[in-house]
Amino acid sequence: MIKVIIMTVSEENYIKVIYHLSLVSPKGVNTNAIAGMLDTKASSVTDMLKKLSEKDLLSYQKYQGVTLTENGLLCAKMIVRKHRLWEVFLVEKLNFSWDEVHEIAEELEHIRSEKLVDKLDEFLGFPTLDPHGDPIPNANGEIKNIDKLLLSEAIFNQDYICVGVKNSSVEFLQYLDKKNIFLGVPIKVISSEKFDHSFTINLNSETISISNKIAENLYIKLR
Amino acid sequence: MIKVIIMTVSEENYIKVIYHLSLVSPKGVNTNAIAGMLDTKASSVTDMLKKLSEKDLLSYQKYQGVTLTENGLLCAKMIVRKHRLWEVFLVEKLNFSWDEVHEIAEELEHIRSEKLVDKLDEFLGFPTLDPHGDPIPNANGEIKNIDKLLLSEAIFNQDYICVGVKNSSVEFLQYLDKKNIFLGVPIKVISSEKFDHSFTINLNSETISISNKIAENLYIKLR
DNA sequence: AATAATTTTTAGACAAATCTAAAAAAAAGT
DNA sequence: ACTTTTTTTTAGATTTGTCTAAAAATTATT
Repeated sequence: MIKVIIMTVSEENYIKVIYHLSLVSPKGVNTNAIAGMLDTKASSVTDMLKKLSEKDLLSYQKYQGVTLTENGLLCAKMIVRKHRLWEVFLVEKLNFSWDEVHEIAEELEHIRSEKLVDKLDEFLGFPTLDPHGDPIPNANGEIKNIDKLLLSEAIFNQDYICVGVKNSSVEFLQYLDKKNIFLGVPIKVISSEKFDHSFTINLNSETISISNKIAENLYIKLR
Repeated sequence: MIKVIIMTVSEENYIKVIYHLSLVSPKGVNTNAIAGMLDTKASSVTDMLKKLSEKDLLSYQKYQGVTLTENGLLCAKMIVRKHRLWEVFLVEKLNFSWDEVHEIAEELEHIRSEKLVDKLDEFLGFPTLDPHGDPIPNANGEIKNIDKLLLSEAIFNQDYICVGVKNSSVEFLQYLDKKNIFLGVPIKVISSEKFDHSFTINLNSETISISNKIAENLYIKLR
């Protein structure tokens, strides 16, 4: 029996971070990794893991790392759903830029009303992607994943379009704005540099050079 | 020098409640009154008053009751502004009914971003009244008060319209829905009963009887 | 004005979420 | 296999916001 459990803001933040980390390391998430993401100490994490384990949101065995239970996974997805729907609202309705919305959505994601989320979803026209190209779980927690790849993995001279960012930091998003890179922009990778693994790409009509770090944080798909 | 101070959710709730109580008792708000509104104990209130006094949000002298400082008043108005703007959003954009929005706005009012509030304000068309007829402070904290009176104070056979509710409880609002009483509805008071101080009123075309308690919680104005 | 009732404050305790410092376990290096 | 290093946990302290119970101040009543 799955049920959505009442959580504190702090508990929700732990569950959310564990969810994101578990997408990268599905075998189990480390205490230190969680501490790093939440900017807290490993000892605090251990305490919280015990509590969340009690609530059957994750399975925890000393020294083993944690995985979310079915309950925990659903809770995590509902938080992510709220976060991303609010981001869409902020960009589409309030005209925020894509680099401003993450921080505000970090607060809005903790508003409790389920009815609010579903009405917001409807108001926004049931969007499936947030302003950074990340998928929005539906009311049942189902996520429609699009097949995308990193720009660093692209085949030369193929026609792609930009569909997302791996990193949503203000700095990265503002860099992209400056270079006229946005979701939906056509991209063709021309060549890469042996020395520093930087790339020369064709953007719309202009040709620019981007570092390897940029290329490893931009998602594209064939068009 | 006025400045908006960083507050916890709990501190904001105290400031907000003190603000509302101070509108009724401007000479000073009692500890017990605050405790009653926040559903907490007088001793907890005393502790918090000391803290808020330290932060220069209110002036507090033992046993004397409290009043908000200029800082505190501005903070209170900003919280009320957020609360009422979100209520407008919920009713106008998400189609919530007026009895559902208070509880959700109690959470939304604590979202910190000033830019968010101002953009929301703009998105809503700079409304001056919330769904219950209460005035919305503008970005400077200024409040445009309309002159209204309680239905219980009405002159018989004058033409009024309903402009607000004094009590925004779910029960009262749902009662009003049931009786087809809403903001903007024309009202004429026909008579009142000596025995129980109930009123016979003309609503649009129908004639109904309402209790004294209802009459003392409905605001009207001449039309 | 003295006493009673009420209100408010103080003192000490508690739960949640965090911290530091030290101990224990696991992983890595030789 | 045995150190060394890293990771994780435990133990105990701290902060925030709350509580109960008792003391102090104020207000109301006779």
